[in-house]
Amino acid sequence: MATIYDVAEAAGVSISTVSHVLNETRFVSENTRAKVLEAVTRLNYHPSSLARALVRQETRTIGLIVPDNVNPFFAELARGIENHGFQAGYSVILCNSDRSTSKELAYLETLLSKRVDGVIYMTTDMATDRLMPFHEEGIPIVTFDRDYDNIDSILLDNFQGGYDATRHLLELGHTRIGCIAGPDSPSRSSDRVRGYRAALEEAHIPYNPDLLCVGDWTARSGQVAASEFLRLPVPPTAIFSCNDMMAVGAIAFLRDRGCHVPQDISVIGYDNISLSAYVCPPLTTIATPIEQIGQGLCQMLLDCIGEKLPAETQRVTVRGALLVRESTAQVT
Amino acid sequence: MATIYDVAEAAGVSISTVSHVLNETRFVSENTRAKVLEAVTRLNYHPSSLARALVRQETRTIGLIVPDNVNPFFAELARGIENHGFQAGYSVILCNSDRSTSKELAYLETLLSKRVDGVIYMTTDMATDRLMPFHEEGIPIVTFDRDYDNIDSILLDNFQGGYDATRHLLELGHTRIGCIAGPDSPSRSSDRVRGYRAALEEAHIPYNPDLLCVGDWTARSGQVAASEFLRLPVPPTAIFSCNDMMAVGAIAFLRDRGCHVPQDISVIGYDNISLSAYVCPPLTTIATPIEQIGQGLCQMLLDCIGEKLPAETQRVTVRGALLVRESTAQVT
DNA sequence: CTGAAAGCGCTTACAG
DNA sequence: CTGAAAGCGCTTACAG
Repeated sequence: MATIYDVAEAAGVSISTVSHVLNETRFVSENTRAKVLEAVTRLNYHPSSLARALVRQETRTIGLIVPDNVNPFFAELARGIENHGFQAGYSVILCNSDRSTSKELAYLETLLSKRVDGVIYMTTDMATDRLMPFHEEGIPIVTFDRDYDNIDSILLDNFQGGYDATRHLLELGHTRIGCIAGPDSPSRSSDRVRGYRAALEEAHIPYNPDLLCVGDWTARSGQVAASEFLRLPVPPTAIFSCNDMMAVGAIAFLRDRGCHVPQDISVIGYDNISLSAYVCPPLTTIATPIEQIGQGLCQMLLDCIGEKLPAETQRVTVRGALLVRESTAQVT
Repeated sequence: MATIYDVAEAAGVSISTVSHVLNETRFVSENTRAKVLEAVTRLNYHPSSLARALVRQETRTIGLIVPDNVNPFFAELARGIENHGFQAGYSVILCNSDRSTSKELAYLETLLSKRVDGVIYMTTDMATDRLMPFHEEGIPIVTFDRDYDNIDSILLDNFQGGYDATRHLLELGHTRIGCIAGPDSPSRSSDRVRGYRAALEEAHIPYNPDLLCVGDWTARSGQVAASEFLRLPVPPTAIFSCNDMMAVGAIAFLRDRGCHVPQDISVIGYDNISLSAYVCPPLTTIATPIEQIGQGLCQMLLDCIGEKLPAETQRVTVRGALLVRESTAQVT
């Protein structure tokens, strides 16, 4: 592969000059400019980002850690990030953690060695001190839906979302409302559940633990939860699922048991992954602007990268909006 | 950020020694070894992959170019690749092309500059000469479902798949079978359509152009296609969709029009994205081992990277298998 | 058993 | 208007 030396030699100039014409970083006479450019194309020269990164101390690469890019929610988030990064001239390294702490650590280590300019981290609730090495090295981190000291983040108003979803069901006359929670992690899921319970309480409906199932965000776990609900002496007439995928799984199971949604049982999801408009029936859900959030996370990170100073910690909260489609209906 | 010099100084040894203990590349006395290791942890030293890459001439990074990682098919493929790469110590840079030639070129350029060790390329039918720069620079490329000279690839037996899908419908007694094709690109879609036509012909059913709609692989376009079918004087009794997402879209539209699947109309997809088991009704499809293919692509690439020699061009063909679920039924 | 030095391929003051 | 040289942070022959 041609180097800057090859180009310089071919053009009969110094490597400084080659560098300067390529980066347009100082004036070069039209004549030598032309010679350099000619040599560049003739030799098919592609400057090494590695060498440049070494001296410039920036790689124009960011790391993205998600639990699983197959999960449509994270897929859409990743898309928003990649999009925005591309426009700004950054590449993104995709890291799936499967919510495994050891994989996270391994990837964090790799990203540190690769000298990424920043990382977008979203996943388990790793102890903050795992993230600190980055902070100390001056590598910006932003997180999503997790609140750490000193780390910028975009947060969701999960309590409000859970509350709104449940209110919607209550207003349709449901009083026996099941809830499919996410795995027992502090923020996301449990705040949604808290919102659910708050709405119930407000409506003077006592909380019934039998109506709470814990899933793991996958469609599969939504199926399991639905099966448990149906096994109850008196099944719920409506279900609030803490994400869309579990709702999809629940609906699939119900249908399989001859239970019609929403006629026999209403189901509301959370997220509004793009798919949710295409399932049968189209899913009522709490709409979250996923791709825009991805974009926002990326921009937030680029801002941190720009001003090396550890400025004020930023926190943006996004509130979801109830989106009524066809999976919920008046209680019969 | 601490460098190897800092560590060497702190441990009172030379940088060679530090390098050797870290890479275990030559014997170092237990005593100095300990001193080095101590300094490493004390200084929180993380060797720069950049510097290493510069001398070793390998980055342990690969590029992945897909049209859109939100499309579940590519999401699953990417997952398989990332997984396998991780195990082998490689990171992957995620590049979405949106099937735009200019984005592809921009990313190809970036990957070349970042000196990735190889790229997995899947997307439009860019002229082969676009890929050639890589080949010439000795950077291995593997492709998926596209056949280029001198480039390793995993291919799908699309003709057979289209044929099998259509045979399935024929065997259920359908004779009026619609087909939703992908965008007009040589390989994937049109071979599936060819298989469809071959099965029809074999059954002595004349090909009817009205029964062929062209989509763009998205659920949205599946909806549009279904609407066109329903607008026909005599709509089809079965639909073969060239991928699952369009089938999902078609089913959503049909349901919206009060048309039941499979009672009123059968629908068969292609791919077996993991979602297809959870839609209503669960989708009959041509099952493709997507994640394994991703893994295979990654391994193929790593093989190329290993032996720098441009060995025999490899081509592996994967045949899909009919997977009958509930979206297809006997004609009524 | 360990160190000094060249080199990977760039950018960027410093000079003229 | 352009070049010589230092330096980014490593690995790896070459020596002893």
